[in-house]
Amino acid sequence: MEKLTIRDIARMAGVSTTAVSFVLNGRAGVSEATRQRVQAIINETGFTPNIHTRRLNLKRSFTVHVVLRQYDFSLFNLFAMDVLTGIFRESKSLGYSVIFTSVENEAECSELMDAIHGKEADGVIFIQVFHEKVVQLLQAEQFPFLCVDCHVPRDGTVPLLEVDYYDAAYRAVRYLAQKGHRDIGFLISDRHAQFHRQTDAGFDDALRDSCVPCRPQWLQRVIHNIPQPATNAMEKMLSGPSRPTAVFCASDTYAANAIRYVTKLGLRAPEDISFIGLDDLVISEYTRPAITTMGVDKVRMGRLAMETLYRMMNGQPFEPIQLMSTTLIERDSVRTIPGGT
Amino acid sequence: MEKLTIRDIARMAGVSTTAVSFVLNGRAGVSEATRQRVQAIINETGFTPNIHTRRLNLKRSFTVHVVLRQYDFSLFNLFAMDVLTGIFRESKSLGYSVIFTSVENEAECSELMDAIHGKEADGVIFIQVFHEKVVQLLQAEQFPFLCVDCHVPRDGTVPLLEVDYYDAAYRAVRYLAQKGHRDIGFLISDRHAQFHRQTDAGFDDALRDSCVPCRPQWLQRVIHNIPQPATNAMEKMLSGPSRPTAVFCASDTYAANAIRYVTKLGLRAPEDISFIGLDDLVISEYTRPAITTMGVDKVRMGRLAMETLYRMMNGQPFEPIQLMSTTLIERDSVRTIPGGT
DNA sequence: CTGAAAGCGCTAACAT
DNA sequence: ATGTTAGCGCTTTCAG
Repeated sequence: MEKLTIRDIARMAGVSTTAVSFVLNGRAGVSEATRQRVQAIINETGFTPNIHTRRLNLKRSFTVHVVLRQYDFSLFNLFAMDVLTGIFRESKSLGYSVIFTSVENEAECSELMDAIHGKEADGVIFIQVFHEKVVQLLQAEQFPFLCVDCHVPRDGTVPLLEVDYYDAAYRAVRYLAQKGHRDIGFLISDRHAQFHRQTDAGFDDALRDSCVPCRPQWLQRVIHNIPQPATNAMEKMLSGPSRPTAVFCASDTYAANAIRYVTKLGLRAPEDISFIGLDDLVISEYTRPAITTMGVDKVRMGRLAMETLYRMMNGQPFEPIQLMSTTLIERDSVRTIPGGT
Repeated sequence: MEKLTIRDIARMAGVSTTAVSFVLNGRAGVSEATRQRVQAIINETGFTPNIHTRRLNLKRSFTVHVVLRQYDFSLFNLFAMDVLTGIFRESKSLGYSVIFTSVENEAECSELMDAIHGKEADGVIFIQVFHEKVVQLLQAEQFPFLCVDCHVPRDGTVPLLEVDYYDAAYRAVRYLAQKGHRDIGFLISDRHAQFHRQTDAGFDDALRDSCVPCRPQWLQRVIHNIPQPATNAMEKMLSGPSRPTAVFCASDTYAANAIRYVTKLGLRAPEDISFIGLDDLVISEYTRPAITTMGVDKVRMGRLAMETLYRMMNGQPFEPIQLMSTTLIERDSVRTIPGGT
């Protein structure tokens, strides 16, 4: 049973290899009788065609690369994990394999490009990674790829799928305002600063529409290259003469760390400061208080990503810009200020 | 630049394809001059050999399958995530690709077997999944595989890498005893019941060595097929006439859920009940109280797994049974009982 | 040291 | 409907 080939099967069934190949691929061109006979032999012998030959011939690998951010501190992939689940499920039903990579440095970039040129995969999905040079190369070669939650410019140049940050920020802040908060802070990533216009705009517009003033000191950029990011930013936010009664965190990670930080300071959440997050990560229901957040269906996001890439890989039409909507998940980190609007 | 083949390179360099192949694979058999010339052309053209051909010829795919438990509720892969990171890093430096799968049902099992027969991978690592039938098939075919944290019997039949549960349980309970606890509960999985002897034994021995009595009602099996597992078990544990002052949780997940549950009940942790966990998951430092736990270096575990599988795949000697040791990570979920030992 | 040529296992024209 | 055969792109004997 070691090394059966299509030729062996053909011989055993008394037909040509073509016939076997057709049966294997469910193609027309063989009589029902032949098909049955061949299929029977295949089943009996447990024959499975060599996958590499198939890929070599078809010049397609039925595999996609998923590029992840190599994670520095563990929290960072809670989001990607769920997206991956979605990608994984969808890829399975689409008959694709998925293999992971990272592109942290030059070496890894060329490794990825080599893998692509070597035809290891037919497409690539970037999750939270945007590597300008790699993307340009891919574009130049017309190689199918999709950026998921990468904060790339929405100019239609790069196909992307991301959270509707504008809307999420807008609604989160409006929610805080509704709860009576008028002193609102904002914790956002320092990365991709130029691309955060969406979130920023949502925040600003919500403030304006709620007639709430904007205090620059309460807008803090979170530095990532340290353990427990957001701690620093929170410290700065609280260093002024007055402090916000609520803060919108562009990620639940920030919210979790911020909550931990202010708690350590002796402040109570949400009594002294309320927090609303974004993403709805696994940790969010385990913190105390549990984090109220704008949740995203990350698994669906993954499925959608894979489905979109599939379309690209198969020359079907696809939406170059797709936004995931969010849902408010009320937990315990936002208090209502009596007498509020 | 689309479809350069080794033949093109050979022509351009004025040599045979053999020479190019040798250069590509760094094999002896070409003069330094030729090597240089060929290499130059390769670099100029950016030629990358087709990966499938190589795999077809060598009859090896330089790929490994990683089988994960399809996760029902999100918490369950916090452990696997870190292990994956390790596998991923090690595989990269070993020149292997890794592709993911699951074997939840019959269909998926045969998909995996087909992939293996089709030579998609040279080995497989199971993480927290033990599928008897699949394992038997693999064994019958002498196909390299390794079980990571699968709770398989340690009879040497199946190569495994897991946490040293006996030691972890033993030390956790001893620690509780040292802290003055004499009423100790135990939360353990209901899955793989027959394989939990290690943990059970560690628990029992520690109890005995600490001269602490064992109360059956405080030993609860955690059911998994519900959201927030451990809640149920905790409820049962507290339903008796007296309750433990501390409980050892066979997973931080249980600890997190148990803490949340008792907190909701109005009990305080660790004042009323202390908890010590196992694994040191991401959530563990975000719960309140943060969970004191027996930590495992999961990333290293992943690297070790990949390295071991590599040895198996390449006919090198390997340890069939490997245990990861744990480290006590003291956080805030265990209190000291005054007057204790 | 180098090149011709025979595969690796399968797909798909092209005949029959 | 079925069989023949020429590749797919590379590795690897085996002569030269």
